Amino acid sequence: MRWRDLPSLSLLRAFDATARHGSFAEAGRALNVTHAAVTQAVRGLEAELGVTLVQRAGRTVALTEAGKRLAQSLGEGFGAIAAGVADLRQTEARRVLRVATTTFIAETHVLPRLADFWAKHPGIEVAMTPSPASVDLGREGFDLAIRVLEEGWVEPEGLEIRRLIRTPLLATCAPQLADLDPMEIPWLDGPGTAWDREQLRKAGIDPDALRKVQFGSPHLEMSAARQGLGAMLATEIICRADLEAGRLVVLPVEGLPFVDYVAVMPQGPRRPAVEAFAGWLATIF
Amino acid sequence: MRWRDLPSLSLLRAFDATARHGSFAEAGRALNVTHAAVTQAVRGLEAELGVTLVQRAGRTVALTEAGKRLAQSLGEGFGAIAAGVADLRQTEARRVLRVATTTFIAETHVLPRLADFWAKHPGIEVAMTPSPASVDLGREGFDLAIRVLEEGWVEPEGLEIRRLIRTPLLATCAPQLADLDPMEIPWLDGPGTAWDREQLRKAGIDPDALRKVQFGSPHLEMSAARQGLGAMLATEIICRADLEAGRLVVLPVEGLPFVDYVAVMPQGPRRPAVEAFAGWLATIF
DNA sequence: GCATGACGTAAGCTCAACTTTCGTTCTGCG
DNA sequence: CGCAGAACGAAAGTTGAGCTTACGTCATGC
Repeated sequence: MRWRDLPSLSLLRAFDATARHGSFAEAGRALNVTHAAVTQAVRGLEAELGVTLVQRAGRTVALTEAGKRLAQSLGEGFGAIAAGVADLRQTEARRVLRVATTTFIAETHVLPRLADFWAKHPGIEVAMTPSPASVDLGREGFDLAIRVLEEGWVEPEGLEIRRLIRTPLLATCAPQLADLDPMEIPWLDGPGTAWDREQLRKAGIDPDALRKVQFGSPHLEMSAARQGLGAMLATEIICRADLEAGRLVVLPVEGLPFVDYVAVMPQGPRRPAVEAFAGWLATIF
Repeated sequence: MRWRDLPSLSLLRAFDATARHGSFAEAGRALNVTHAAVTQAVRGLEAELGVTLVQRAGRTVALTEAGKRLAQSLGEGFGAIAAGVADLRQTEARRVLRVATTTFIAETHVLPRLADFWAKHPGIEVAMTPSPASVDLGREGFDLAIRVLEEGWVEPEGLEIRRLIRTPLLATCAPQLADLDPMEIPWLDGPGTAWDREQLRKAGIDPDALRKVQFGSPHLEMSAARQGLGAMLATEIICRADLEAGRLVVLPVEGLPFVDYVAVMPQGPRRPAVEAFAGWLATIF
């Protein structure tokens, strides 16, 4: 490809539009420029090629033979380009939005409100996928992940992180358990155990000395806590409703950190659907 | 064609070049810009489309799936455009250069030097066509005409006229005739008679009172003048060699005008071959 | 370990491409 | 006919896309 001896593409585009519409003024309208811009461009192209492409007869224009032949090629060329771009845009727009979430927040906060998102952004298909570990977003094909990060996190290379809300981590249990000696209270063991234990240890409680009950799902764990089966660590935002309703109370454990709910996205170009979802996420907390 | 929602063509071009060459730096070289310009353009395109097109892995780049698909379309599109332009350029370049000339100057000045033009501009085919009348250049398909205009001419609408040389019109004959009573000298009648007569009349000579001999070709007429068959009107530049060699002398006719040899070209775009010929013409006088 | 040649980023410049403005010409209509 | 409407034409003025420049970083090869 000899790019160097192609005329300026905008001149070619102006001529193509002129050929398609048969008038400078109409071409200008199609290109969203004034008629003067089109005339100048076409004259410039003619000068560069050394060929008259357009016969100006009064207030009407007609292509010369050379003009017709060029217009043919340009039509095909620009057509292929436009088709390629349109196709790419279509495919990208239609691709489902893949969201990786912590099970916790997804179940309590996002899923119940998804209908609202669909109402606001019809046509965007969302696939929520619980993904416990910190997966490589790009490699796994996720557009966005909802995560919980301990305050003080730094944005790693290649990722953009937007804080959704900051909330304290609480030790909580059903009211009937709250009066017991803390060491007597059984602790519920949900997913993310290692980190939870670390937090307890930091707060001065030996997790290994506690009685523990394991649960696989955050929903189950919460439910168990409400029913007085044991205490658990949870963010304030998750158990707020239960606290306000008196179904859960806060245990006086000192030294538990604040955590941030964040949206994690791969850095770089972002299609509108992703941006829309990220923006919507920020509104629901 | 929805021009309005097509990304900037230069961004697309930059990406196409990147795809073809597999490197920003190489693409830059092909486009005759710096690598920075290419990176910026590709990033801009990615941002506009909301799609990652190029995977940057250290100092090497590879297209993503989306990138490959777009590159395919762009390759076809730009290919068609480049082919169309190249084809037009070829056809125009190869088209013979059609020159309309006055027989006079063509035979004495241009034809003898045409070999020099071919040497300097190989590959340009020249068709010299004697055309006595002032034809419509554009309509007849002539690229250029060589004409003689009386001084004081003005450039008509739609034509560009370049003066090649200004030269006096002379009445000339063989030496042996010069001593005769001017009214005794027979006048040779070449082409372009009407204008010649008009000049004689203006100079105070009644052309109808003269003895006239008709010749069809300027070559023949010159030859006849040299052999003493009669006098003729000729520009100085045409008979200069004969004057210097003493084969012809100037008759003392007053009031003959100066004339300009000019190159006449249709206004507007001009292919290089025409420009080259016009430029060369100016050098041979 | 140093030269080379990729790519990345940011700041600033420049000119191509555009708008604006005013003219002209052609057509259709009351 | 005279006037409005809609083309194209030309030229001067404006602006931002698309560069260059300048400086980093990182990988490769000698």
